[in-house]
Amino acid sequence: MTRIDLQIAKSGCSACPIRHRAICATCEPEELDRLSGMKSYRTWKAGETILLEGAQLPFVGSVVSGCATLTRSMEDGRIQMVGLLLPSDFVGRHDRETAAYEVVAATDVTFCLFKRAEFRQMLVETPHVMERMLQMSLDELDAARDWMILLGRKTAREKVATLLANILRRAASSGHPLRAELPLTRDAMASYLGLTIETVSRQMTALRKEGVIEMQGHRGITCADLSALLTEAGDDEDGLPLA
Amino acid sequence: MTRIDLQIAKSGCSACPIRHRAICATCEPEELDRLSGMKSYRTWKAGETILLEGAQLPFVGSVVSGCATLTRSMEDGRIQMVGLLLPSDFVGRHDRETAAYEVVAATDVTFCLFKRAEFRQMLVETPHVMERMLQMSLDELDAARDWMILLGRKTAREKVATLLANILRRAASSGHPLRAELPLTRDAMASYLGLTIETVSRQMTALRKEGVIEMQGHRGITCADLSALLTEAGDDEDGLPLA
DNA sequence: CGCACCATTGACGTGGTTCAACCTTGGTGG
DNA sequence: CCACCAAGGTTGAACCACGTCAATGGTGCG
Repeated sequence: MTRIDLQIAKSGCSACPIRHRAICATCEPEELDRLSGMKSYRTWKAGETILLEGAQLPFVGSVVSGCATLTRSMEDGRIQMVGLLLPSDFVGRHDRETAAYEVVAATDVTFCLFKRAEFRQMLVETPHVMERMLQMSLDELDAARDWMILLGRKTAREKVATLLANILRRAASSGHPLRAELPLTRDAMASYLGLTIETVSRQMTALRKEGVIEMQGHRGITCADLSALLTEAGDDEDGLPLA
Repeated sequence: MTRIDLQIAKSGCSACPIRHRAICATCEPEELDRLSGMKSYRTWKAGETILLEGAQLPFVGSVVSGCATLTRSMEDGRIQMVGLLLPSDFVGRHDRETAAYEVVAATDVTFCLFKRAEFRQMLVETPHVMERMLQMSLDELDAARDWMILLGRKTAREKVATLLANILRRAASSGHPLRAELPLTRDAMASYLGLTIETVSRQMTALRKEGVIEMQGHRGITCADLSALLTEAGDDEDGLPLA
């Protein structure tokens, strides 16, 4: 966060798209007012680095729209994504001075930011917000652990299918067949899955040629039969109750 | 937790070995009294299953001594460890009815348990404890994310070296050369690392034959030169300032 | 002593990486 | 308007790290 030019756009929170899912989800009106007074928005363009590993961390906040990635890297250049930030997800630790991960905008992305010290104070004074923060952290921990199964035990095909299924479930504005725009480049997908670009690409063409998915350009995917995709993903919970 | 026979050993918390690292680390005396009144101890033998995935979760608590593992498994039997519980680590979600992971005793292990509902109440009423809980959750999230790099990007040799180095750092009662007793079977190590037993075994013998470590039986390991081991681990932060 | 259980070792197959070439697509300027 | 270029994506061939399968070795307990 080298250049700090915050847009001070103090519209109320009530129209906020993440109002009911983010850190503020369970806030009482007066708590919301306080958060509202602290907040500021800032947008980054796709590809821009938001935070470097180890950088000073003056802000924490939530993704309002778009998508960003958390990554860690080894000295020899190997990179692993360790978090995928979608709208309502929270970034930053109130009790840490520096960022533990590199944060990069995957698409154009807008954050709702709070000064770290102010947010920390708020947290201590309003148990409501602290509880919500705890709940979200525990959910993220569960998500990280699910991800560990993928990284440790799944095959390349299962990994790719799992990612596509997750994106379809989260991003698809429903409808049959399910359709979504991938918020990630092949590079970012590989980083997410612990694979190389080439393997991701091969698995996607394989899934396409076998009719499990269809593609519109490099980013658009359609899936007529989600349970087929889930079977490929290895999470065989496709036992959708057939009404 | 099929059979519930709690030892009601209400010794005070002041002599507790995890008093200053566990959930109770930052408690004021009266908070500690309350926790003390709620707690009970229970011990499991190495190999016993403590909780099945999806089972009812009447208790939450901390590891007092010994070691337990958190694992998730796929329907076809593939298993991935997602958490390693050492003394002072916390298990269970106050806000969930069922266990998300299987918990197994790796060694004989003793827990300090609280009834989930009671603990939840305590959490809401004492921000101190909630804050500590949040801090511990965030630490675990960071640990899970470090683990993801290992699973996604490290080679078998690096994985094994990393695990051994971690155990040596945590368990070794210091002294040169560093020595520790592995709390995990080869099976559990493989599960932790996303490898097979055979690969773990081969890498350990390789490290031994190359003189990076020595072994006393299957469980005892000694390392004369930790920085050599860290080099093998790929976390090249061995730049120990040479005083 | 002998049986289980865990760990080691070996031979072999394969899924995923590596390296390299080629293709697509969208943007830019002549 | 189209030629060109850069960036991202795909495809192919060869290699190798790790998994698989199977046999052997060690160790502690009844």
